[in-house]
Amino acid sequence: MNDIVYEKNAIRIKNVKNFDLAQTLDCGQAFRWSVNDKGVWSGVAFGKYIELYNDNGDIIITGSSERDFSDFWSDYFDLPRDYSAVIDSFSSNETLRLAASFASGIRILRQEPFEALCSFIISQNNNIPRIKGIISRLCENFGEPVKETYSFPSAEKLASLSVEDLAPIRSGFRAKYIIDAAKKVSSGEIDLDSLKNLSYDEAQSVLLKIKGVGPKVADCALLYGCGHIEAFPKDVWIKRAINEYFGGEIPECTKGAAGIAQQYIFYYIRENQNNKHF
DNA sequence: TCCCAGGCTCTCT
DNA sequence: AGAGAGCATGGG
Repeated sequence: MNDIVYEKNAIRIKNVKNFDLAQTLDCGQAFRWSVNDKGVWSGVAFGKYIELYNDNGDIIITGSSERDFSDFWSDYFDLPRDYSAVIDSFSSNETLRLAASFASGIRILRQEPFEALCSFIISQNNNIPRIKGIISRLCENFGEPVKETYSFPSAEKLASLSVEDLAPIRSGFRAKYIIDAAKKVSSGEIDLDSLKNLSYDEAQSVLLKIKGVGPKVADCALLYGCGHIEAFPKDVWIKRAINEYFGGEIPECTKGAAGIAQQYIFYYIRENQNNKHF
């Protein structure tokens, strides 16, 4: 566990291990964090805005109360987890060991379930720059103002809209899927908050009831929004890597924390796609 | 311009 | 059960 120091106008995470802001906030698991030219990251989750930056090996958070930090930011950044132990457990596979070493500053964010679900509905057959654009327009049009930006819209808000209402976000064929997800969540037909308490298989089968949600999108929602660290989303990049570098099989040593391995591999192959040796 | 993008649904065998 | 077309839109 990290040393947390509550300072006057900031929260200091001392001696942070395995927490690189750029790797964690811009590795493709979340789409709404941004960094300014001074290296200060900013973003909104659970309707609250914070900023983060590095300070001599510590990470400083500003804009969060002590209460909000202990209530959700600590879990949002997965601070209780010992990532070095996870990385050690991956070392029996050489390629995975290299990927984990390269991506060792990534932490799996525990995002709001509905935001994770919608974000990865939008991600299907899409590229990351455009995913970010669509989500940004979704928040600007239908979220609530928070500081200089916007919150992610609630399921209730989106459920009140029609597919035509979503035209400004230019999400294409995915609009009807967003509406269906919002309706099922806001009506209570699907209780996203309960998914963390179900088994992985049970939780996935619940999400598959939503139109436009298949195994990959469901796994992303479970991994990034519901704490199911064993979920292993198989996108085109991962399928390629599994076939080329892992003999078509997910390494056995990833069992139990496969989602972390998945994110390491995803980051590794994308950051090195112009290199030959990996 | 053309190919492709953190896939899924629908249809046809 | 498995294969393949189509899908909206636009980044590179």
